[in-house]
Amino acid sequence: MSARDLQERIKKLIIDRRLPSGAPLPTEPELMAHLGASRNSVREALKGLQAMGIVEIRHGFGTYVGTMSLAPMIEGLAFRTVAGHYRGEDTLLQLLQLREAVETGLVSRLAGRVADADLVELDALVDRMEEQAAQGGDGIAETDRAFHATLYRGLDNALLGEVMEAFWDAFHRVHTDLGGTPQDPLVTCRQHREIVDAVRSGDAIRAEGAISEHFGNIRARVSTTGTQHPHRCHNERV
Amino acid sequence: MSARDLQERIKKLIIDRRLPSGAPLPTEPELMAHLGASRNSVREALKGLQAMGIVEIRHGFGTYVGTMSLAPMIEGLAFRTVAGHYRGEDTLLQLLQLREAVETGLVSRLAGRVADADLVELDALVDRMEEQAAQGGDGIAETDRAFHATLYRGLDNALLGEVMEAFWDAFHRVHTDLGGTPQDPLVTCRQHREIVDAVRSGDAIRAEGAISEHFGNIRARVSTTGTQHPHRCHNERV
DNA sequence: GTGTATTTGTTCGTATGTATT
DNA sequence: TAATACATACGAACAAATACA
Repeated sequence: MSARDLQERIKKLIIDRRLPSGAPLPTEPELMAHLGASRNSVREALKGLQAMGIVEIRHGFGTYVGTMSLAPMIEGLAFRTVAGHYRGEDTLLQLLQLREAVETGLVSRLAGRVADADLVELDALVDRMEEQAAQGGDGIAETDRAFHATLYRGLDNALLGEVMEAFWDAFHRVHTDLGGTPQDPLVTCRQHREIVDAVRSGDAIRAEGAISEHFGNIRARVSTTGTQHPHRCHNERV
Repeated sequence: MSARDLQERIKKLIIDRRLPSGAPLPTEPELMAHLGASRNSVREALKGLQAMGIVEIRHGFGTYVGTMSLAPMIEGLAFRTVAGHYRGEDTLLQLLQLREAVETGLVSRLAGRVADADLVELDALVDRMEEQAAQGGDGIAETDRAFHATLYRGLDNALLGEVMEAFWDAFHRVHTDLGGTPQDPLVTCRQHREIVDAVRSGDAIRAEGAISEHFGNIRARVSTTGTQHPHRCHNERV
């Protein structure tokens, strides 16, 4: 029995039994019996499914249905970007342009349609960002991530939100691992404030412009990154 | 040595040696020596990397750096959508809305900026689509895929194009595997023709409307899918 | 805290299938 | 056809982590 077929049969098992995220999978001996394969083959199949986020393996505890998060997609995107970067391709810039193209389109649909509760949360996030900027910019990245996540929550599509977060994560990880120059915190704060105000005003054109300016700022930093060499592996942990 | 560390070290090996896609990786015995791990551990690590598209394993031939395509992302998205569907979630609709939100934003940026060569190719694709519609609709899906791919080629971002194709593939596979009702070929042709004309005219609003109407048509078919049961596994081969 | 059972992690040895020469 | 190199698969054993009595 080939490992590829085993993966398909395990996926089919999850579908057929309607197993939700976190539900326990049969143990390795049980899977061996059910699939008629050796333990090594079963384990290799599970390793592949684990890499795709379909199953989660806990040492000494058991195997469970994974959270189906987009973490593997981030992993793949990040590696693809780093590998291409070192081969002289502008992959990091492409990744940024992907985010910009998608976010400018989304924010115009979002203008004037964000719930009041989300708007005050966005205000609070920019406030916090300003505090962090005043104190050396520590933790400002996480606030930026929360800002974008909160912004696109208004589109009422969990999948869309996750995809946007995945793009953000992939870009951020590659950018930092490649030793990209951080942005000016004060400029970043001002641009995020403008995004909130633009969305609140309901002016789609203005909102698009705000996003565009924000990304233009980031792009300037990316272009100067050049072909630096990192001192560490491009990532170390999920 | 844990399997997770092994994966990171193999990725680091690819980065450090600047291995391009298709380049041969060290054989399993060489990796065993280089990483100081047993064959089984090396194999499990490679299986995980294979699932992420980072390496490609050819039976009896060798291991190579993968094409870094987004195929694993399609795999993950498709499974996540199918699994959620059977748990009563509207995941297929969410996936469609993701495509709609992103594509409407992109097409407005695209209006009036598509190269003439691409426009004539889009025309030809719709012509072909009409032929196929007249002959029972066979192969019309592949033409639709090519249409969207050609459309977003004008944005001059290979990554963006691949992501859009990945979303299309994931949706199409899930929709067919779930036994979704196919659309009326004639309506589909008319809507694609309108998209081309709208983009050619340079009217961003009209282009957005054309895309929106197209997706509205698909959405109507998705909503009626309900909770059907497939007769086969949700997929069978990459 | 200890001990035991369960489960996954790792290793070795061996045999088989596949592609190149 | 034969030889070689490689990935694939299986089985058995031990190690490590976790849970529970």
